[in-house]
Amino acid sequence: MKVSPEAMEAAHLIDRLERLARAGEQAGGLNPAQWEALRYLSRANRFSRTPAALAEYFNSTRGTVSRTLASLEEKGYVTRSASRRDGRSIELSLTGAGEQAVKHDPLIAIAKHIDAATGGSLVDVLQRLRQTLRRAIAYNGGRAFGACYTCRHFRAHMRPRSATPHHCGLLDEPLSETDSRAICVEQEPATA
Amino acid sequence: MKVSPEAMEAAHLIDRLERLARAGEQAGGLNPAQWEALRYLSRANRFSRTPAALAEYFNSTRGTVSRTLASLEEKGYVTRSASRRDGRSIELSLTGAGEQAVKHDPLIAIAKHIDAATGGSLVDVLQRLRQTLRRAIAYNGGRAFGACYTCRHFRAHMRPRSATPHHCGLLDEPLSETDSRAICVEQEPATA
DNA sequence: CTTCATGATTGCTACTCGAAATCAAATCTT
DNA sequence: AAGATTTGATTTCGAGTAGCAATCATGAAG
Repeated sequence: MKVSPEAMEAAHLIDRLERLARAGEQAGGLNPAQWEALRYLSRANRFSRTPAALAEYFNSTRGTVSRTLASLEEKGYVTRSASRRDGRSIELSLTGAGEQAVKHDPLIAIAKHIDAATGGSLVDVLQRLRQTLRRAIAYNGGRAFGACYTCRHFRAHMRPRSATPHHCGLLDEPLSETDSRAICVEQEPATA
Repeated sequence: MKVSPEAMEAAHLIDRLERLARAGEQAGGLNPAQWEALRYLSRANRFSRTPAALAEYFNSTRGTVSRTLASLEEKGYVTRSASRRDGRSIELSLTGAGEQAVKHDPLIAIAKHIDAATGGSLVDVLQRLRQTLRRAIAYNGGRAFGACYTCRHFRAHMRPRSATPHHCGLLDEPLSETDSRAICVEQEPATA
């Protein structure tokens, strides 16, 4: 199977872009893995903020993730608390400092460059990147980690007027509006 | 300064894509840094295949690069030889095994996914990625490392019919056709 | 010819990752 | 219900890496 030179160049460019991003990640005393964990935690719903989910998300091992989290906790960005739903499980949350740190995510610098370089019309680029990522993940046997509301277990508007109007059919849990937009380990595309 | 959600998503996608690529890079017993070095060496012209250039290319330190190269040499992918032009300098080359290894670059897998996901029309995506990278590099105070023939020191067709028809005005060195397409540390865009 | 800049390497230290072992809780089997 | 298996999290350990600083050699500049 052959690869087009264009695709190869794109892969190279992505690679280099990422390397630059990493260079910026030294800031704040956090390393790349720690930044990624922080990023993930800020965007994942409460069912997905566990060490195991984290490990699966950026296919690493639980041991490694555990140490990364220990660092983040030590730095005061993350707290761990026992899960009520599963006695073995740990729920992770960002502290105030953690939320604050995410606002200074070095990835934002890259995003700014993207904005500046493209002048707005990004829809098609995004479309392709998403497609590519989806394929790459599928190929590697990973899970998509999509947004909650796109999941086949998502039941919208079960409790109108409530603070948690939606519902997860898999976990049987009420969901707030914010929850429904977060990414979730359990997510399975509605169009199975 | 604000960032568009689209750009932010694109940055995220790139980040995740890269992480997947890294997962594949475990293969062959090479780590990401070593793959990048191999990649660079396979695409750089002979003036640019030095430890210093490498360090600048993926902004690292010379010490680190020196160690990476030691690993690669030990594994039989790279050889070092003294430069004739500068007694302090080392010229790096890929061995046969090195050339072979580059053919199995895990980045190729990503490129395939890009191909599969986009069905060919990549010009505009490429355009934007290039722009973005250029800006990001400039912002970080780095150098472009562009292709030789796009350089303002490039003198085309000085020796017609020769094996090295072109010429570098900066280093005052003859250049083959292949040289002219390689990336170069010294490259400065013609449109200064 | 002395001084300074540049290229490469090597100690050294700190850190990071991944594999395997361990322990606890949940789930499955029968 | 009891035992076996799976799953979640952590710890320990070893290999490898990165970055800093020091060192040494060569080249360039005054």
